[in-house]
Amino acid sequence: MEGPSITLFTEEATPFVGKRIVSASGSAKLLEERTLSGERLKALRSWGKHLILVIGESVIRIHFLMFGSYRINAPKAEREPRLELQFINGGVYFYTCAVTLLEQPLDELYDWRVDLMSPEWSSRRVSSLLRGREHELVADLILDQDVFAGAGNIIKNEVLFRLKMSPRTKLGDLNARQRQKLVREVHEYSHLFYTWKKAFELRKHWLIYKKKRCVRCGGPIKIVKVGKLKRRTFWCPNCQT
DNA sequence: ATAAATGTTAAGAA
DNA sequence: CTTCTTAACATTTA
Repeated sequence: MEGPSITLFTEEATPFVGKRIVSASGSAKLLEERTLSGERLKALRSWGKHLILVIGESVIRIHFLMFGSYRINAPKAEREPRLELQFINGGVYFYTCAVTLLEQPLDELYDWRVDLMSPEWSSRRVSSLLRGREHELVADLILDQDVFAGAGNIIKNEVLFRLKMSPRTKLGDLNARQRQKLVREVHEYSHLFYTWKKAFELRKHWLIYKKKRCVRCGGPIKIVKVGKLKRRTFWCPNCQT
């Protein structure tokens, strides 16, 4: 699950912020050491692909990894959530996710300037983090959560295509202007992802991800696995050079 | 129906 | 000590 989806959750779940937890259950180990029921959900935040729940004096991080999912007021049939929180006005359900207790203050843990969905996101900060990484593939850098927090493989694929950039492009192949453009495009696309996902029309807007033929030239799309991360990369050799 | 994937971490190997 | 590889996690989609 990519960053924009986490932001959407925090927005959809705002009716529960400030509310007391009536009951907490699920298979998360954390429930054995922390009693959440009776505590108040003080804040809901996100950083990249991390969902952050501030509950009483505890700060809990939820990561959905590849297969995780959430529901609000409508649990999945016959499936025990990893974590379920009931409030007086409804409930949230988290499935197949990693639930972790955070011990450090959020501001020490997270640099909000790299979170693509944060109002504090800073292109200058991101650009400065890219300095010295010219030998690395753009495809790997986009997935680096310390640089582009919240970008996942879909965003990576779509950004590379929109910039007409080959998956084998190294950061060092770009001039200053192109580099700037890259940083801005990852940010821009993350927000488009958010808007489209909210409207349930994300897939409709995919230009290359999971496509068999190029929307631009009609040619066949290749799938390559490049860089150190070796994630699936859809590539039109004709349009992305 | 089988495989592969919107992802990360930790352990073990080199 | 650092870097790379592999497995584990576990569900949905094609």
